[in-house]
Amino acid sequence: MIKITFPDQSVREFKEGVTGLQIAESISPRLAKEVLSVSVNDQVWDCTRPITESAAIQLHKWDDKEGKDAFWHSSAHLLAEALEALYPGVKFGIGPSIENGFYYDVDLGDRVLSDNDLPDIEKKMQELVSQKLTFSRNEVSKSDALEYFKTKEDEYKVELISDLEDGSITLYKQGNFTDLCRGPHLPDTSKIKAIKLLSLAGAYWRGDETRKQLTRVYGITFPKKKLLDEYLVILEEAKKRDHRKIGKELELFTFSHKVGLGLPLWLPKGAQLRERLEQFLKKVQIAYGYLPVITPHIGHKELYVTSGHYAKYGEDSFQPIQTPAEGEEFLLKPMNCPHHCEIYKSKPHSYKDLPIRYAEFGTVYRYEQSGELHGLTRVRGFTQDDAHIFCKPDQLKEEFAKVIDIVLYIFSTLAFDNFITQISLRDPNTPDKYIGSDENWEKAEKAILEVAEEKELDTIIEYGEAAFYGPKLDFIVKDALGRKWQLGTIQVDYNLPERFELEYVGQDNQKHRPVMIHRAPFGSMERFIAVLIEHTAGKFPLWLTPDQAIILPISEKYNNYAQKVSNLLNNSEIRTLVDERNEKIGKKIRDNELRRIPFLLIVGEKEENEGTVSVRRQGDGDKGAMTIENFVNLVTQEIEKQLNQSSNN
RNA sequence: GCCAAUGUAGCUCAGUUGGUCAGAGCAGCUGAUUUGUAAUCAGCAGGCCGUGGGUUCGAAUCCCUCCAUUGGCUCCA
Repeated sequence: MIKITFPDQSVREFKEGVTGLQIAESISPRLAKEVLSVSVNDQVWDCTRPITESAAIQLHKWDDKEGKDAFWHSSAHLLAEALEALYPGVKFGIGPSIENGFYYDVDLGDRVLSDNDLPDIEKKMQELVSQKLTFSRNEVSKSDALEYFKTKEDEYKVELISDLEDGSITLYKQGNFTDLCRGPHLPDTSKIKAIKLLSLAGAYWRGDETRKQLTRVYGITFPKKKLLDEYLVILEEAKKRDHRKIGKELELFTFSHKVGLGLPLWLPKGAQLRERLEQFLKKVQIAYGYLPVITPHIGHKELYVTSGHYAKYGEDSFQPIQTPAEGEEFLLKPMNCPHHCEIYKSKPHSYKDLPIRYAEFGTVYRYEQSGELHGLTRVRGFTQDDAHIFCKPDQLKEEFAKVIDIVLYIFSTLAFDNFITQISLRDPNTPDKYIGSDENWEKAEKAILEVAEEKELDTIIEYGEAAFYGPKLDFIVKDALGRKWQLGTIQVDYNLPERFELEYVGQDNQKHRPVMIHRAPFGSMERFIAVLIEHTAGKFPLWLTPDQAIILPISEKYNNYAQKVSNLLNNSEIRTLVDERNEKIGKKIRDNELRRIPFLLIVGEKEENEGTVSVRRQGDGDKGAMTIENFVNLVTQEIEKQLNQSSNN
């Protein structure tokens, strides 16, 4: 007998060789039906794998990440089997589970897959599922594994196995398909009730641009048909919220081939929105002691040679601008930091001056690869809500904390209440990869970790993800559909102060090197607004939205009254339009609901006589008539609430 | 940059096997209507069917080049 410890610390005895599935059966038939994998001493196993020693276990169902992993990983194998059945001789790369589903990378030789082939593959998968194929696990020697895949002429698997240690290699087999795999897998394919292959893509073997590009088939599967339907609805919803679509509909921004790829043109409504956001952040930053600066859009090539960016990115950037003077070259500014370093250098600094915080909405240009451009989220010209804080090493923690406060304030004001932070630290195994003293690094990393804890941030820590010049903290928000977006970033930098020889005179009358913090709460205006659009589906917070109210006269007879009301509201700083078109009220309501204007004010004979407006809230229907004064109060109170509530947090 | 798909009026889309196939709705303009909570009616105007080449008696439709877009990959100071 062996002792099995459950997550609640209770212990039960089972026969040696018992499986997770059998343990689940002993608890309840329903659990047995739902269990997908099992953690044995924190290693995720197949729930059909015999447990031979006493262990702590945890059973995983669909709702657990480990359960989904096993489910989707098994689905990837199923996809592979279907592909092999349909296209004999296909070679396999890797086929993991991912956040939403799974993929398999395959080499089909000369055969090209297209979207039209996906239904056939799906059908084949269904067919295999209905055979209720069991997944069986086999431990094999390295030589046997190599032998098997060499015979099969699957060079990718052979390469993978070559990198593995003998004794750690397992193969999984279901039906006619055998794959190199660590597992775990489902007991059999019958749990897979709904299959959808989503898309095809090219993917470099082992993510290496210089190697062969394989065909990647993406798919997702579910234990219930209903879950698939729900997932497809979310995909549809995401399409509806696409910022490129809404940006077009609401006339926020556009692109022009003549102007150039990845160079957004902000239309009046979009510009208004963006400027309001900028003003909002500027005000916050002034309160936090930031000093606005302005720097030019170009800089001497030497500036970026000094900063080191030219060596690293010069080739892939917009190429230097020549001047009539011999040998003189300027670069479009790819970042603001070097300029701000030069501002710092414009005069000597005492330790008493620090910290110094230079802020600029700085427009930068980067030559992103054409295949990378995407709406407003990846562009070639964009404006960073940039600032650089120059401080003493012992001020780092406090400055970091203040930046976090700003970001938190912004997020709460804009209703991003679901976010995590990622802290990127050094890879402890390669300390020589990083510039700056160990002492400073330790100080900075400790400061970031402490601040994150004090602010009670939901944090994940990534070792080895730090830039060579310093550790960083990124904010990753989840939008209304649960999609993740990286927005604000705070980075510590020991490199630029070194390269620019930045100094301050300390209390000891000696010269010292300041630490620099780069930070951008929005990241870039373009990206942030894109995410904001997708998060809100274009229904921006009242304080921010370009037009807050529109007056809809019942007929042209009431246009005069509408204008009068509009003037009153505009005087009360409520941004108001009038829909004077000769249309029926139903039409005006429909059109302006679609424009996502928060308040529709209907005025006709009754309202004119009583000096009122009939208020209709976008998406929420008729709210009844009220005086203009009451409406102004309603709006101003809501705006105050939006802006104040967050500052109390 | 790489792989795949797509590219028809300002927008959303029809165009069957190459032969009145240059269409519709919305938006726009003109007129009628003067309207009470999500689309009033009628008329007009709008396109070198992404670009350049080719096949053909004939190409939006078939082939190739290029450009762009979309989904990924690589990249992202």
